[in-house]
Amino acid sequence: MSENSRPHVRTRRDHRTETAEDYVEAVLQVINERGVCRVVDLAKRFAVSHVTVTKTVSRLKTGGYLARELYGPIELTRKGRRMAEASMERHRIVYEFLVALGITSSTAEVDAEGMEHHVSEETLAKFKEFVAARGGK
Amino acid sequence: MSENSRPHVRTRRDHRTETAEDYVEAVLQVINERGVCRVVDLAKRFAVSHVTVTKTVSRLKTGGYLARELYGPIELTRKGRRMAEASMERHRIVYEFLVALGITSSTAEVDAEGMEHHVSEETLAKFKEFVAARGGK
DNA sequence: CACAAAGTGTAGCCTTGGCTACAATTTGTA
DNA sequence: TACAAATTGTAGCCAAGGCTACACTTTGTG
Ligand SMILES: [Mn+2]
Ligand SMILES: [Mn+2]
Ligand SMILES: [Mn+2]
Ligand SMILES: [Mn+2]
Repeated sequence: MSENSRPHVRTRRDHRTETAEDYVEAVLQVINERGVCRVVDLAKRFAVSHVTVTKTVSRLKTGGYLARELYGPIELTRKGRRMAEASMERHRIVYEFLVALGITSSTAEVDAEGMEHHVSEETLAKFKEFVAARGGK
Repeated sequence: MSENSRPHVRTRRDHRTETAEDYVEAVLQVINERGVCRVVDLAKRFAVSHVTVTKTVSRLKTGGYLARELYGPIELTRKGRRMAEASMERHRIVYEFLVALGITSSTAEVDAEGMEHHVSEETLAKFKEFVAARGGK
């Protein structure tokens, strides 16, 4: 409760987990799309240099989310996969909510990428409800 | 268009303007509430140290958003006031949208603080529409 | 006025997440 | 098998935004 319920404090906390969430999610998607996930794949997806990806992957390896050996592909640990699945689900709900609201799919894609990290459980539940109710429109 | 329409690129751009938006908004509110805005007021509001506030205020002064002399109160420039008013308006709409959706006001406050920076013009317009339509419920 | 309390400044440290430049490795191909 | 291309690593730089510790100013109070 306490410190977590102060707006800016919660927002800063959201931002601290954002990179991990986006990375594990991307790794899972790339693996599903191409079999393995390499540094370049993430660099393209995030539009950052391969150096940034390498460094971030190292941090996430230390954090126990990713596994990787030198020059090898990027893999998800159990912990990472759990987070990836939860993130994808949440991301999907936010996206579908925006679409159900009448937002263009391309705008919904972009907005959802940032919004997803700031949606509480309570709000996510309402989003899901809304999609179920007026799903097609 | 182009680079701005790539999800992660847009999200990173949102984050670069986030601090400025939150600060000018807070300065305007504190001035309206207590007449003047001091470093301590912002430190309490954001729940960070006074040092962090001082440094950030300096940056925003350099950026032309805030005005301030040594040991003096924090003031808004024209540019800062413009941004503050736009940010407050957008923040308000996001908050009211969540409430109209059925979210608890305390949750809406917290979620809105992060979400506001990632809402496009298109989405903001839909939010406004939604509030107008089913405002009271 | 004098002193205490509150507010502010400054130095210096840290992590995250960006980058370029260049070196090394791996992979594809003639 | 050689060589070229692609990929990855490493060094070193930067800005934003956090912090503590300590010094200095300003403000309030007896
Ligand atoms: Mn995201
Ligand atoms: Mn954000
Ligand atoms: Mn705000
Ligand atoms: Mn905010």
